[in-house]
This record gives sequence, C-alpha cells and structure tokens, in this order.
Amino acid sequence: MNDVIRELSWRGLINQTTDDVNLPKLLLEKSRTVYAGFDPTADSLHVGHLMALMILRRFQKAGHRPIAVVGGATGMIGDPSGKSEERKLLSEDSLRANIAGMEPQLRRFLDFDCGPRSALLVNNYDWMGRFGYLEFLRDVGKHFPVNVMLAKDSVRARLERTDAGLSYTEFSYMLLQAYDFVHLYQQHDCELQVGGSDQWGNITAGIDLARRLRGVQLYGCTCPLLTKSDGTKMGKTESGALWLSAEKTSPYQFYQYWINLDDADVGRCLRFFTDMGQEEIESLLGEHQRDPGKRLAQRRLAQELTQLVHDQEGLHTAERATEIFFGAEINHLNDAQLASIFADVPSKQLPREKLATGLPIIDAFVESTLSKNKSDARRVITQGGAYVNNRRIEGIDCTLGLNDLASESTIILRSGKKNYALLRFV
RNA sequence: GGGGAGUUUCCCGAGUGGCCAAAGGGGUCAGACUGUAAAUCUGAUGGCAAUGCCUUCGAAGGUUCGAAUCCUUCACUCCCCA
Repeated sequence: MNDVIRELSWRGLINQTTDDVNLPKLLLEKSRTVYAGFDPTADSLHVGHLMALMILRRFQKAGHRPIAVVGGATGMIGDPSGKSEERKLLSEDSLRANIAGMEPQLRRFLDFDCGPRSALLVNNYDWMGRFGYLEFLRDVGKHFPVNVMLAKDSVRARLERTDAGLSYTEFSYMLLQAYDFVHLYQQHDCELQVGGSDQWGNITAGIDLARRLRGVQLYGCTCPLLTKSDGTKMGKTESGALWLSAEKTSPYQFYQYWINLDDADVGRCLRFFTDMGQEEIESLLGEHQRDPGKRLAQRRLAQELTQLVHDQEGLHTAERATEIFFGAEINHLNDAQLASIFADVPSKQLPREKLATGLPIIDAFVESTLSKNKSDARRVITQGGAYVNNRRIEGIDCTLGLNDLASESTIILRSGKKNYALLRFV
C-alpha cells in the first residue's frame, strides 16, 4: 500500500481533509474505496475535472478502488456550490447524452479491469431516480438541521447576494449528494469522498448523514481549485473551456494550451497532472530555469497530458501540427494527414479547373476567406504576410497552379503568423 | 408645448465651400523584435478592372463650376424650461 496521502500532499493536491490523523492510517491499512462525483453538464469532461480525475487515478495506483459517480440525478438539480446564480435545469435527454459522452473519457484515466481495484462507474440516478418524495423527506431530510445547512458556505454566499436567489430545489442539492455517499458506503463500502474545495460542504454533509443514519465514520478530502497565477481560471480559452473530447477541443489546441502555459504555473501542473516523480519534476524545472525559452517544462507537460487524454496518436497529430504551424514548408503530405493536422482550420472546396487554369493569389485569399476582399488580400500580400504552404509569397501577381498543391488536392494558405485556411480542389 | 445641442468611416472623435477617402486616438490586420507570452517599434486600415475610377460624413431634396461643410424638409439622440 503506497502512502497516497503523502503523494497527494507533495503534489499540492490536498486542500484539507476531514481527519488528518486517521485518514492516512486508514489508507495504509488496506485497500479502501474512494469516490468523486462528476456533474454531467456537458457531453464531455473538461480541464476543470482533471484534478478530481487525477486524484482518483492516484488512489487507484496506490492500491485503492476508485468510483466515478456521474450525477444523473444531482445534475437534474444543479449544485449551487461556487455558482453565483440559479442554474438552468437540464433535460433528461441531454443528461443521458452527456453521461454517454463522459463515460469513455473516464475510462482513459481509470483502470476498469484490474481485479478487486477495478474502477467503478455509477450513475446516481440509478438509486435516486426511484426515491419517493415522502420517503426521501422521512429517511434523509429528517437528519438535516436547517440551521446547519444555512451555515454552509455555498448556501450563505448565495443568500447574501441580493441579485441572485436560491431556490428550494438547489437548496436541497446537498441532501442528494450526502445520500450518495451513504449509498456508496452501503453498496460498495466506500469510505472516502474527494472533490474540489468548493465541495467541502457537500462532502461533510454526507459524512454527517452517514453517522446519523448508519453510525459510521466516513472521510472527506478536498483539493484546491485550479487557478492560474494571474488569477484567471485554468483551462479557459477565448473560445471557452478546454475540453477533453477531440471533437470539442482538438488534440492540437489541447496540446498548445499547455505549451503556452505561464512559467509560474507549469510546476504546479506537472505535479497535478503527470505521473512524474518528485525528483524528476524538480530536475526538469531546474533545467527549464536555465533556458526558459526552450519551454522544456511546458513541452513535457503538454506531451504527458495530451497522451493521457488523446492517446499516442493524438499526441503525434498535435506534435506534427505544431511542427507545421510553427515550422517549415509543407509538401509531400497526403490529404488524410493534412485533414487531421488542419482539423481546426477553415477550408473551402473549389473546382479543380480553377487551379489548372491558374488562380491569381489575390483571388485565392479571398476565396479562402482569409481576406474579406481583394484590397485586403492585396494589402496582406504586399506587406509580406501571405504564405502558400508556409512559403512566403513575393508579389501580388503570383498565380497558383497544380504544382502548388501540398497534397493530392489541397493548398494551404496562411495570412500572418497563425491564420490558416485550406483550399481543396476537387 | 417652448428653447438649445447633436447624428462623420469598425468605435471614439476632429473637420464651416475646393488642398477631404476625411486629422488624432482606440481597435483590427501585417511586418520587425521575441520564448508560440507581454511590452515596444514600423506600416496598413471604404471598394474596384488601381498613377485612375466608383461609393461614403443620419435621410431626401436644393444652392453652387464644386458640398461632410450652405439652405429646406424629415427622422432619431441628448440637454434646459414648462
């Protein structure tokens, strides 16, 4: 049994535990069961879920059994913790679709087939869905003193606001999550719940309920919230969240997010999100310090995480794309390779004759929508910001022909440093 | 209801008869620098068959060789007095 608490703590993954003395002992004694909840608010997990996922993963590696709970029931209610206003309710259909999207992603982080420590994936709708209202009030609600509930941070914060209310529905949320813990204890002997620091109130509610209902002592452990050194939320891009699904955030974009991470955040992220050991991380950071321009730490972080989330193949695609986006001329590629590398890039189909008869470079830029009109295209080209297959264009009179194709049917246009577009000739 | 101020290009804002496709700033785009950051510097920024032509200064008419600029009407915005 590895000392998982010690590992989590040097990695900075522990914000607080409900019992700093007994919890580590318990976890060293024998294999225990631990759970974390995931709200199905979208059809994919995002970077915000990574912390909890990695914690479960480390528990499993240390010899414990992780349970991932998707909140099919709780998701219907909406957790008020950390939310400044009442949440919109999700329909049952979209919840189902969301859960279906999250499942395969969870499987990437946890091992579901390794004997007694195999991870479990459960949906709390399976036990909450059938619960009758009266039954719930009598069996569960009875054990919640309202004054205690009112004292919870998540509730108080909302009540103090004058511009946002808190509905009875959301107020009841913590009862559901508390009951989850009790249920998992009964069914799976689960004794520990982990979550973000904003989950403290919900976790302790579950522990209290278990004591009252079953007379047992359960445990909780929270991790810090994931923020960047500049105070902004980690995993937020201009275009929204950084998703774990390749459809919502391409492996390239995912990889690039980590490559571009601030020096100040990279050490923490290496500890949080990679399986690298303490010494290895220290020496990598030392090396990074000597030549920060090389971005050694960011590069390693991006590699580790992209591989974990998108597999070896996704990492390859991302790295190849990076090479091309920041590198040399493009040629000798085939359509399939280009399609995966330039998955995020707008493309346009044109008849092949256009190219065969010679396509003026200005028209090509307008067609690709890189330039909104011919004057714009002319401007970019004369200023030296226009590239075909990453080769700079000299002169506005240039004409594209069949031998400018980078692959069977595609020409890659670029305006400036990072605006790409594809023209496909079919 | 009476009086006053205003409406300019992506945004703010200058422009009171020709030198106005319209100052300046912001934004945006491009270039240089750089660590794929920030900052900085430089250039560009209505359209086109481009040393020219066409369209644009709230809308429509008018005066004039010539109008963002002067006149008339209309629309909208703001301020003051009732």
